[in-house]
Amino acid sequence: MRDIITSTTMVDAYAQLGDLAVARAIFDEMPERNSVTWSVLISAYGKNNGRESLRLFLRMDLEGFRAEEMTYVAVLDACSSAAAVAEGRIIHESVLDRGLSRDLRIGSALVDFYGKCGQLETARLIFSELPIQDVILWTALITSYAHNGHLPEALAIFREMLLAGILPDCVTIVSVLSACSHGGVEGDGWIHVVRMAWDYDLELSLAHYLCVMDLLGRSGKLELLEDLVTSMPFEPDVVAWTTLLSACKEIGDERRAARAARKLREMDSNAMAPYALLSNMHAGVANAED
DNA sequence: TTAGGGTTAG
Repeated sequence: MRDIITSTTMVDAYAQLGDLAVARAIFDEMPERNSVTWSVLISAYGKNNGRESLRLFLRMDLEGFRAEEMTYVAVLDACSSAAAVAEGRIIHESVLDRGLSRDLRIGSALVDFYGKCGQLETARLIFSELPIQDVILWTALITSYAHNGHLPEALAIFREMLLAGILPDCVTIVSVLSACSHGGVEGDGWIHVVRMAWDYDLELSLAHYLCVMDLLGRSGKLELLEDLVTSMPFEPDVVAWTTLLSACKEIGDERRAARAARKLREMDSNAMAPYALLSNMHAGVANAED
């Protein structure tokens, strides 16, 4: 018989692999569970099935297990992704009742929750009432404003963070670059953000490159964009080629668009998106010539 | 800090 820690680890491992059915089967067969086991399963459902995550949270409570800090984090994430505003508020009350409102991890999850629900003032209030504000908490607040289309405010909070002496991490940079590309910055201001990542020796991920590609595409710098797609230290994925193809469509660069479309077809011969984009583009060019 | 997800998106 496997012990509780081994089984819990297996539930988590399968959940991380994306095999929720196996994770659930192991969980269901466990002769006994504890708070961590419940927390792991609640986490597992959080992003893609917030409702099930919430049901499990209630069941855990009914079976007499006490939620821990990480359980609150997991279930608040479920509330964010399921847009379960009323449930999230009740969980917030429970956090207050339990005297856990000064916990930085729960605080970040609450800022994220209220931010995703569009309640920015509440998010801001929770942020400022926490005993300390670290880079993760700042990033959660920046993301909240960006998520609701308040891009200048998101960038202002980023500057506020830097003034407070908090260094950005790689997640902050993705969040800020994404805010820039959604219209927060005119011109090439985003280049300073990339330089900052470089200066602070942050490891750039594919997500960073995708943000920069988006920004280059929006400013019509197709040559730089194509260079970046083909020379970056990551294998370009469907998103990367689609970014290039969409940017070419905007400008009407048919040759470059054809190269991107060919790559997309190589990656997925059933994909219809490249055909649709290309044919729209030909139609657009033809209309312009009329 | 004994097994666990505080912040990145279309």
